[in-house]
Amino acid sequence: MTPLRDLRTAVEDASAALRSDEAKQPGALPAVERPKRDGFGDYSTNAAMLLAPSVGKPPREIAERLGEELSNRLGDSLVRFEVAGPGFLNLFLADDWHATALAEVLAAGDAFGAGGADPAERILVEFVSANPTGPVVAASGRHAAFGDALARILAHHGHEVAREYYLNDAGSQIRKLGESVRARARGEAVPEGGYEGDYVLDIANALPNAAEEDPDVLAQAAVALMYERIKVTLLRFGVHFDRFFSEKTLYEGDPTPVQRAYAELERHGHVYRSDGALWLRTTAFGDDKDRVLERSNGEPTYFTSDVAYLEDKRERGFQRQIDVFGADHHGYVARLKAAMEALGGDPSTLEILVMQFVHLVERGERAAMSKRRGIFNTLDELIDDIGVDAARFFMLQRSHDTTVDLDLDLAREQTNENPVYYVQYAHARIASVLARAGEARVAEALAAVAAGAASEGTTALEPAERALIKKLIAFPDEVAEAAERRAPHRIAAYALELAQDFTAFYRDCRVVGAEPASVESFRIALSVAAQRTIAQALGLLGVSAPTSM
RNA sequence: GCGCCCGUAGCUCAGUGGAUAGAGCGCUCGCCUCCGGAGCGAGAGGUCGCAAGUUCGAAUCUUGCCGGGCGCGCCA
Repeated sequence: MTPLRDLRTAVEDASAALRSDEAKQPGALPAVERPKRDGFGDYSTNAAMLLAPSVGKPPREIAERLGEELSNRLGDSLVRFEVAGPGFLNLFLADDWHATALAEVLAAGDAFGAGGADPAERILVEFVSANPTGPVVAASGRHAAFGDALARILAHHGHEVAREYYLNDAGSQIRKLGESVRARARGEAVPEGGYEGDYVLDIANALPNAAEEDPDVLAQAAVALMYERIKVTLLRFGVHFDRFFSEKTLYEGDPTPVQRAYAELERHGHVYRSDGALWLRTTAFGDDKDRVLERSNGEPTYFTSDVAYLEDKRERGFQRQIDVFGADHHGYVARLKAAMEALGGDPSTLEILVMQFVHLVERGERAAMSKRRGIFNTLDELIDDIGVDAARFFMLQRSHDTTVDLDLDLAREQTNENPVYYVQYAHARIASVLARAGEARVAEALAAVAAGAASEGTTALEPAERALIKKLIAFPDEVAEAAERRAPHRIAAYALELAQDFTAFYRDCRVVGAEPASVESFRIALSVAAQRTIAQALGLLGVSAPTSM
């Protein structure tokens, strides 16, 4: 339980008590949130307005009674309440309530904000999955940062999460890579639709006999090289995968995973032959046309692999699959969800998050990109340029479904212009303050606050202290929202707000040297809580929290 | 043509039914006897693309337009 959830429960109970008097329908759950203006109290609720239709009285009248009901339940914690506007109930909470809230934050430690998932699920997050036909491009960095942060957030929320990279190491693009390598080894132009980047020549030089070797053999060797390079880049970016799932293995074994998927589809009666090809009737599940599984020449399609991979993940017992796709693949959503249903699965357990593009902008101009033409910025180059922390933070600041212009000039700045440095600076500054107080004094302060001693001081809390505490206790809700809505950018926004609230507190409230000692203790403890929570928020984004900069 | 995503401050973007729509950057003005100035404060800046509808209440939900991105293959 958290202070905020206790408050929310009290509001719900009080609402229910009013409702049972005169009506029974349980309406929408009332919202308990921080109002926009300080004058509207510490928290406010719209419960009375939601209650109005079923109770049949004016919202303001209901709010008045709700306030009285809450007063009884919360006792001294509720200093006063006000009915405002169309029927909002504004709550003004005591300093003691805030002090208790801080103690609870500190008591939670690393588990603060954790474990809210209900029900907890086994979730597989598949992301990046860029073809191993070249280095990881900067744009894939957005997928990497997003998928990894989402996995971290889901795990903190209480889910069991696995990260997977689907490695396209079979198929015609791979063959093209092999042909391109051989061509470069021979000093010839790459074939139509081949890969032209300089890295292809590097591969050719790294492989003996590249000029004479069979393209398919070259392709596998090239993929192996690229695969290693991709792994190194991603690790450097702070992204670890539990598994790189090889597409090739879908065609290996007896029966092969592809054959098992076919069998499952046939068992449900959704495949048929036409024009010499094998089709899946995806139109039965909302797709706009049926899809070919096996071409008339006997070759499988890209879709076939996807379906088999889908089935394989189901067989491995994941209750939910989250796939992070690029915007250029959004056309696959309908057919994959249809395939899930055709396999006998629940399409709602397959979530496909479509990432919009990220453009790198320098001096106001977008950089052009094309992997095949060899025109791109690699993720490694981006990291060299702006650093892992800035790259991740900038890519995570925005919702996945909006295209983003990443301003390199801004990201490069190691100044106040750059939000990630602002947040990290707040963390480092707290470390400095706490170091000044000394380890023993910090331990003493934490003990005092845990025991409730610091809260018994007669000194009223400063507005900045109250604001910072309220920001801190919002963290569990932020994690829950970020997890449930698959929205890491909310954590980025939260981290920035928390850093701002700490900075305001630091400006207004002397920490080390504050008197009496109970106030100093309280502020030291508050600083510790802020530091830990900033570190937690940054940790969920995979951004470091330095103690000095 | 059809489908998906987006249209909010000069720029990049938050805000999935509530009160006077926010942040960062940029711009203007101000602040270094002070625990980290890599900082802080104040200010200017908006027909939330347009138009109807739903309701006590709409940036948010519905529909239709307009503008931008992407996709629509027995390619991957």
